[in-house]
Amino acid sequence: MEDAVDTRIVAELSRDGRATLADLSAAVGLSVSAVQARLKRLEARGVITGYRATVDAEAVGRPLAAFIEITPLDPAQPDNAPELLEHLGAIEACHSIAGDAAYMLFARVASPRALEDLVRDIRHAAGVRTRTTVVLQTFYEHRPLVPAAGD
Amino acid sequence: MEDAVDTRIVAELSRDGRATLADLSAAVGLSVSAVQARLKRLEARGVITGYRATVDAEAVGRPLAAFIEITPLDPAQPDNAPELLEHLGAIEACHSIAGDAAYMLFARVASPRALEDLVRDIRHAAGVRTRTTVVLQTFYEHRPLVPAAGD
DNA sequence: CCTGAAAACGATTAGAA
DNA sequence: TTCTAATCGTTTTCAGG
Repeated sequence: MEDAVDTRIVAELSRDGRATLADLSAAVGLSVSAVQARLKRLEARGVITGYRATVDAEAVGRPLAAFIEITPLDPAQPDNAPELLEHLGAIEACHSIAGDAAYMLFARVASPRALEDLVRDIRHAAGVRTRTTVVLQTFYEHRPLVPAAGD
Repeated sequence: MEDAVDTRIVAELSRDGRATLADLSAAVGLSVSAVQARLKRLEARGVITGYRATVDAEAVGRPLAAFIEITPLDPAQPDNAPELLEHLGAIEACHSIAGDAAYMLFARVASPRALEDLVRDIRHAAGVRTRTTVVLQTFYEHRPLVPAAGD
């Protein structure tokens, strides 16, 4: 990110991923083609890596979220849990972490029963023990990395 | 979500939030205006809640991520930690959770030093103790809630 | 709820500063 | 890197099944 204009463009697109070049042009005070050139550079440099619709988890039948920490049962085995778990679509995120456990997963499922099944699948697929923390309520998530102008 | 066509539209837009109506039309085999009508309904019903550019955290100077569990020091005090912490831009997500701690936060910062400062800010702002788990590596995150067609 | 076509709007490209 | 202006593609709207 080169300057404040780029920052502004990224902030706008973080808020509204379908903002038009005309919208961005108005927001930053440059011509449409100048904005377009900057946007292409931001994408080419990997600052902006893509665009996503955000989907309501309840509306698509996955109202229950949980953090699942996992620890290999046998520390001698090859540890490729992320690969071994990739096919489980309920898992939204997988990070390796410092501390007690080896990985932190974040998952969304349809029901407590589906969570039970998922945890069992994880244990079998990756040869790990698990520690599950159920999410009761989500206050906010996916807040923009780059704050909007009036912040 | 009414049927398989809506599901397909949501899946496409989860993958590519800037897909045009023509793209979606080709993917689902309906006319552009039929797709547009369905998309408007999906947005109106709150199935699709918005669109976001995805931004590379390292490219914008926030390479270090951490989970921070927080617990109120005084269980008698009013517990509005999410509000009290909302102004801290480094915090990307805030969930209330079952289990030992009251909330799970996810944050992104520039450096270990910035993480130390953040944790101190959290303690002061919300009157809580914290338990921080540093992320060593992120294998995947924000995986689509609705799987693409060829899955 | 769908299609198809016309009009309005946005994106892209070329040429010049 | 920026701008303007012409061209091309996309979205919107509407008449009709």
